[in-house]
Amino acid sequence: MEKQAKNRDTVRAWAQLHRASRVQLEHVEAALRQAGLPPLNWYDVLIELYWAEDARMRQYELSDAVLLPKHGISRLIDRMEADGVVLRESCETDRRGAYICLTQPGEDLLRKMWRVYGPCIDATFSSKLTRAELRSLQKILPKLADR
Amino acid sequence: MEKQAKNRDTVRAWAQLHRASRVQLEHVEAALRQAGLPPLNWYDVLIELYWAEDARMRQYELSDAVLLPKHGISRLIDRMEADGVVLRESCETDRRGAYICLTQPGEDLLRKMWRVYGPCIDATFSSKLTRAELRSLQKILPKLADR
DNA sequence: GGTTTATAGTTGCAAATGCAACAAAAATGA
DNA sequence: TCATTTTTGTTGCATTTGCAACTATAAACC
Repeated sequence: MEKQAKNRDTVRAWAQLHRASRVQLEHVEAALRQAGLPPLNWYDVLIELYWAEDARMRQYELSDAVLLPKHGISRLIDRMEADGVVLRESCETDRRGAYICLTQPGEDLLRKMWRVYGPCIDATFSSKLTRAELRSLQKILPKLADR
Repeated sequence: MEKQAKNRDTVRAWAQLHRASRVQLEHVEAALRQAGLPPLNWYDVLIELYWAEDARMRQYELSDAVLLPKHGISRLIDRMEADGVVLRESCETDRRGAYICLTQPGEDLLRKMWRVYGPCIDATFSSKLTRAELRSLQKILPKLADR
């Protein structure tokens, strides 16, 4: 099992990548929960919609953007719609699906979450890295991020 | 929301960290599933036991090593024990808990999983990075990995 | 046009995860 | 010694996730 010296470093870096990600996410999720706010994937959806043309997207677009399988998105949107932060609006040009639209309460929630999320990134992430390290990550990580 | 130019880079790196991790893990999980093997966290437990003194550990040690809450470990071990790859062996010096021991079938499974897992790391991870980038990650990521 | 194939989304069911409450043993400390 | 607090682990319940099967519409192909 990963005994060859050649691979040692590789595997170590691999493991640290996932450990770093998990540790960081745990912090944020804990902070959100403690603030009585929904989990991070709500934020992911809200910010995508906020950035989108007309503040609306199809589910397959969201699915791609937030890396969630279609059935995962379907149910996430169910919950978010029930909470009033998004809205399903029928799509004229493709009657299989609908547009998911950001509502005003949704935008409010987005801001409220960011007020917890943002500082959390500072505290557990940026404050631990130098400017150069940050740039370095920015150069390297995208290579690992395409599916 | 994350509009200040100062933070732009930071947030981008943050997002890429998690995207990279997710994308990479998806590949491995898919490969394992396709090979009819259990999920990655089984491997994490097995390899920890394999490395451990006497090939056994307490649950709280595992919990710490694989970043799973204690109740998560408890049930994961339930499943793994039912499958025969680990064993709960009573602990004389502390009768609250038990030692979790690696069995021979467990070691076999470990090897079988590594034959899928290892090549997967090469294909989706190391092959996309230069030696220098790998070293760079190894220097930076640990800073983000302590709880 | 009409048939086939691909795409978008939903749903049922099983499995996994999170949270909180709990039990039991160990450590602490008066 | 005996009461209190901490640590270790389990369990019940609700929520979430994953997988597979399904519906409905759109696109592609003759």
